Amino acid sequence: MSLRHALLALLSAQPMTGYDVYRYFDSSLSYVWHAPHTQIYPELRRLEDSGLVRSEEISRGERGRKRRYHISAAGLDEFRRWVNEPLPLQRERDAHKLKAAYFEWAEPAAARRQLQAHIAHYELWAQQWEDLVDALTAREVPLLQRRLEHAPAEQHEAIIRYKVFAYEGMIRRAKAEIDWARIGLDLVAELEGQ
Amino acid sequence: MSLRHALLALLSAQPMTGYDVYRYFDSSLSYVWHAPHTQIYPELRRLEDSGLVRSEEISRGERGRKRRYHISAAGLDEFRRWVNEPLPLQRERDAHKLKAAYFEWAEPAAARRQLQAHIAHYELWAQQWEDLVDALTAREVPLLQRRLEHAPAEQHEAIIRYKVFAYEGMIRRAKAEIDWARIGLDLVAELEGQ
DNA sequence: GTGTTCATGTAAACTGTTACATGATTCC
DNA sequence: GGAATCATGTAACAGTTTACATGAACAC
Repeated sequence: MSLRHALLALLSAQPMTGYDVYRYFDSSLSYVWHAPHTQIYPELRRLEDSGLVRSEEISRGERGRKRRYHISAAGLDEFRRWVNEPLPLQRERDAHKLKAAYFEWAEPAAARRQLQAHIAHYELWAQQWEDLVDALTAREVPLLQRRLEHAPAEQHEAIIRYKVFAYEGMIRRAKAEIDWARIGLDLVAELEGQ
Repeated sequence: MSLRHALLALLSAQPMTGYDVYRYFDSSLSYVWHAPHTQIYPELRRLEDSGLVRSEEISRGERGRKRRYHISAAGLDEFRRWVNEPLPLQRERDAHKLKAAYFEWAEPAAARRQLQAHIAHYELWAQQWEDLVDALTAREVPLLQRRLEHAPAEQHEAIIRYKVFAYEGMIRRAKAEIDWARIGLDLVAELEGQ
């Protein structure tokens, strides 16, 4: 049930269309959550059916139409409730670790390629999250600016620092994955040499 | 499609019933994958339909019946193929980080409780994975022993070290989560004091 | 006029969770 | 005899991915 709360989180900053949400999820400035448009549009409709958002149809150009969603008071209550409530901690399910546990079945070259792809993937994301942390700290993120505009000044620091904190968690995880995969490359080389 | 490969991985060590698989997934000695029995039994049937495993019905006691699955040559080929093939790297979707990004909406006590639960959760798992690494290194894990029995001696080191490597990845991630949550506790205290 | 972006959907397939259900065996 | 464990299933539901689809607006 996190998609609906990710949507409420975005809509708590400013009204948006489904396409806007999709762009935010998809942007290189990214996020800790994402979803394809095929999941976003129906979920926004369901949020409206539940009264957590309301929408207005607006026109673009001659015949173009789009639907903009606003969070409602009930939506704000629900979001606050969710933030306060503990999330169940799930057991890990990690296909990459599962596979690495059986690398003795792989060609060394195949294992190496997979570990290199792992490193490249997390280096890219670590960089993007670091850029986002910098942009948040400098208050250069448009959505953050909208959010600060309708929050009292004494809350601004908390708003920024919790977002930075969240992305620093992502960066730490990315670095742990990179360190792990580098050790894996050394291990493949060592075992190949035998 | 990792569940079927997790099942093939287990069955490559020794024949098992669905219940055995469920116990392995569920044991405190744990795993990097898990599934409820309601997912395991149908998947084993599907693996049999695909020819990747074969099964025999065996009796237990007077009227009791159970079905034991053996991996087939086609199953070994499929597993080897999967280990060699790169896994698509997925974008992260982290509900805990999502929520932490909005902790300014939470009561400090609620945020603190959630971070403490996060730490307790990963400390527990880090301990279990560390115990498993020790047990693997000492060759005290029964399933590993079965695996080593029908592998040539020169492969034993690789078999053990790749498994240790996989669990060390889980331990690194757990430690990154613990460090992150501790920083969060400091941040909550700092912002609360303002 | 053509390609890119904006904008929104349905439907099927797949994966995972939760609820409901049954019965045998084993240990005390 | 009763509780815990062994053993296996169905069904409904929730969440996610992928395929298929459509059309307007805008920039070149």
